[in-house]
Amino acid sequence: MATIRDVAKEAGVSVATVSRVINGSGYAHEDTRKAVIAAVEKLQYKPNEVARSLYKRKSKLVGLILPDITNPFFPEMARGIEDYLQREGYRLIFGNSDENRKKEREYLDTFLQNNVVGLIISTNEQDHTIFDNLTIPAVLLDRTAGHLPAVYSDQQQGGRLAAEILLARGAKEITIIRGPVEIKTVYERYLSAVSVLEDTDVKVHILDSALSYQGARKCAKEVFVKYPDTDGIIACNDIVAATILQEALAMGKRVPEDIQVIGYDNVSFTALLHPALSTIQQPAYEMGTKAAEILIKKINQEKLEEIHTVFPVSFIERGTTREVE
Amino acid sequence: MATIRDVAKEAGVSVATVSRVINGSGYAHEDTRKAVIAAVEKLQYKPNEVARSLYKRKSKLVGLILPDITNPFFPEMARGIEDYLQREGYRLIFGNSDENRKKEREYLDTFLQNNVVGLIISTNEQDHTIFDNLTIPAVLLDRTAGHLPAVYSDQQQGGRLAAEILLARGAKEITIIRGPVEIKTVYERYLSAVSVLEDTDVKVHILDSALSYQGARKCAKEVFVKYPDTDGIIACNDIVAATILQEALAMGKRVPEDIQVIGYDNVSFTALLHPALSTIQQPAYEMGTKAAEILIKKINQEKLEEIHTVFPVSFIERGTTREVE
DNA sequence: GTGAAAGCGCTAACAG
DNA sequence: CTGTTAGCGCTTTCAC
Repeated sequence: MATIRDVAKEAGVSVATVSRVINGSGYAHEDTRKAVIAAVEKLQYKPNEVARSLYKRKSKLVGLILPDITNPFFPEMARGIEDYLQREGYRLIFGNSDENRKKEREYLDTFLQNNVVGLIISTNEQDHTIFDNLTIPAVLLDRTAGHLPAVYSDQQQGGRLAAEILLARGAKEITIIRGPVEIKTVYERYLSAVSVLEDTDVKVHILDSALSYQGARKCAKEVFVKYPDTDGIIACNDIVAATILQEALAMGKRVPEDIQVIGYDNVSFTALLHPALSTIQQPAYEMGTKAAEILIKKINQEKLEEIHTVFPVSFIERGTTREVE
Repeated sequence: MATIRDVAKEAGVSVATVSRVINGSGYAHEDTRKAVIAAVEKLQYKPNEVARSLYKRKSKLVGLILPDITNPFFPEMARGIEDYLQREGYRLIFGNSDENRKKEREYLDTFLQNNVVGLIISTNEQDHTIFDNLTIPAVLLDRTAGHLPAVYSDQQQGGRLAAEILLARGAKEITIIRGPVEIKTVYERYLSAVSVLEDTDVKVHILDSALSYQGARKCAKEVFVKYPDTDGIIACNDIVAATILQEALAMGKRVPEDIQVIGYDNVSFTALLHPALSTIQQPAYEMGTKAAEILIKKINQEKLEEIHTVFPVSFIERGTTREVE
């Protein structure tokens, strides 16, 4: 790898001059500039980012911590982030936390050791003690937080929407699948759905489930033995919804005639189900993009209008609800 | 952030000594060692990886380039890689290439500028000119390549398996969905399936499709207008398979009675379909893990037994094929 | 056993 | 307009 010295020698100038023309800082005579450019070309010189980072105490790296890239909701977000950052010349250094505080801490530490300039993280860490001493900008993604910038979608609206739609579509005995209560966003939509339903005369059941494929299976098995007559499901995410849908179909129930189900997220495979899953869409990609945008702004010391950016959510009606006209 | 100087001062020793005890290199009196450890603890000292990287000309970063993390096949692999690397103390710096040479090049360059010690990449770049001048170890993932270490699964076996199974299950008019021919792995399984079928008297159709959700839709619409009597589908991946399955169901075809379909990959949502998708499984997570393991070995200058690691593939029978006993 | 000092590749004063 | 130099935080000879 050619260094700046090589370029300087090749161009017959000093390293300072090379640095100047490369960074467009300070003056440089047109001729020297050209000579430098030529040398850079010739030697295929690429500045060593590590050296830069060491001196400037800031890199072109941003850290991303997600619970689990294997959960189909996150890749979409990650892609949004990556696309935006890539355009801005930043690179992503990435880790899966499994919602585990220790791993989060570990990643955060090593990211910091690598001079990341910013952090995007999806976490439930409630006492944000981790972030309080943080010297770099951070933005929370898909999670609510206190004083930190955050981007998430309107959980209340989502929960309400799901409940109202099932109501409007004539469900009489609704089962709400509640996700892990530690995940604030998931809990909020649950609360919101409940609050809509409790003022009505429909029967309401609550069942818990994890967000994973495995957890969903367990829940799906359980729901129909516990509530065989339930005719409406509000699931905490699409995986759970899809699993319940499958189970219902396997039992010979007609969907949406006998039972309606609404998912959450609008993960891409939901459109591939048969019947395709009706669900509450979170604009995951845009959320990722926005988080990246906000982070860059903070890195550039630009003022933020709002600390929290909340995206509206929308109902995607497909085949698991009884469309009304 | 505390630096090594701060620690040295706190412990009343020189930076050299601190460095020695931290790295376990060279001697250190038990007492000084303890003093240093105490100072490290007290100051919460974490070595600056950037400075280390600059001096040693190698970091704890490995680059990962994948076509698109949004494609459900890749997160599984990525997770395998990340889990392994994380345990070994390495961090991942990541980019989506969209199979685009220019982006690959760009990522590779910036990764190199950041002193990555290794590279894992899923690419079709045929003339591996990019890699020839590479000074760091690299391993190809899910892609065949020449002289470079690579891990992938047995495409020939996969294609053959799919064809044989449809044959054994009595399909008479099989449509093979061929993915992009530029993707060597995908093309190979296609070839293999064809070669099994051409020696038989079943009718065979070929149809092209992209690997994406969008491309799959287009193909799924097309297949039944072109070949309304096809009774067996060998798809190039699970997304295409699931989309065709859905389309078939929507047309009132019975699955697997009227038409059987076999996917490829065994992506997680396939188990959620109804009927659940029969498919050829690639051990994505393990492939990721293995790629990481090989990379680490190369980084540590250990000798590799084999350049290419090929994983066997297996048929996961679910509801879209007619099980025989 | 331990410290002084050089140097990894770069940028930013500061002189000239 | 351009060059010299110090120094970012660390590791590693090389003396002592």
